[in-house]
Amino acid sequence: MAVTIGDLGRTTGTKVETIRYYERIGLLPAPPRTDGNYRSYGAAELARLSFIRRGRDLGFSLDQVRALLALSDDRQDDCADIDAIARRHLEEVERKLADLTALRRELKGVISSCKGGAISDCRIIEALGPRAV
Amino acid sequence: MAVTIGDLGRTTGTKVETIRYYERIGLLPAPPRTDGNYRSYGAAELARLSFIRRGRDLGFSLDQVRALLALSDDRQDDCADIDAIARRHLEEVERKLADLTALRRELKGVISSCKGGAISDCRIIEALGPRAV
DNA sequence: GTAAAGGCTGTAGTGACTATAGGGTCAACA
DNA sequence: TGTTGACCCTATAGTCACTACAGCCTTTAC
Repeated sequence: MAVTIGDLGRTTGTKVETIRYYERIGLLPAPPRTDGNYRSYGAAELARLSFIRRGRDLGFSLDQVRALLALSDDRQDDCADIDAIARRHLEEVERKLADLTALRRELKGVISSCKGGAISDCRIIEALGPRAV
Repeated sequence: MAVTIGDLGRTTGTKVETIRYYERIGLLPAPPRTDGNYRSYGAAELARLSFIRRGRDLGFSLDQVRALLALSDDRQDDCADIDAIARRHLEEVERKLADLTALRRELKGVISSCKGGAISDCRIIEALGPRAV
């Protein structure tokens, strides 16, 4: 059940140094050690690290990821606070979803126009153009 | 029509120093200058910068953003290359869309359960848990 | 004409990793 | 039993993508 830091890194696509870095800054708890002083991880750390990595991949800062994790960690906190944080993050997620959807449409356009041999109608920049003023 | 670096920053939500940084590393072209040596930007730079910022916000590296911009810039390049790059980015976009959709569902869950007064069923970590093995 | 706002270059600091040095642990195989 | 190789440990320095001064110049508004 318990795995080494290398296993955890392979499973989550994270460099070993990055995992130790997350521990140093307090984003991951310090795990128990083996007799040989090796870190020993369980399923909870795997879930937590996976969440951190994918949150980062979606463009959230470590502080934002920390806030999201706190939604799950501190269930006894003031519900109004949690609600406000969740709402703010939801807004940001909706915005990112809209941008990604637009980008997907343009990438599909590039791919299909490439198939035809010409790519004269590439509007990829316009997909993420200036927001409405 | 032409705007200052400060205007451009305000419109795109970018710090002035960041714009100058993008110019220094060659991501934005060096714009013409006024008599007083001020940078003078037009609509093309606005579109390009907006794309860069939103691409970054979606978790793409500057190199990835550069590659996406190149899809639009170098239309005379080999179409097969462009197609391959676009396909790779499309895959990544689809993955991010799936993650964001899962995160949105969990955030909505937090918000609605907060409304009820209890937040015992928070599965926000599970939304971005380890990928299928 | 002068004060405030905003632009200029250059350099140094921050957040989030990433790489390297120098050494210890462990499983496997001769 | 010894030793080889893969992997772990700490500590520190380097990189990427900004961000924040310092010190000075230009423009706008009174």
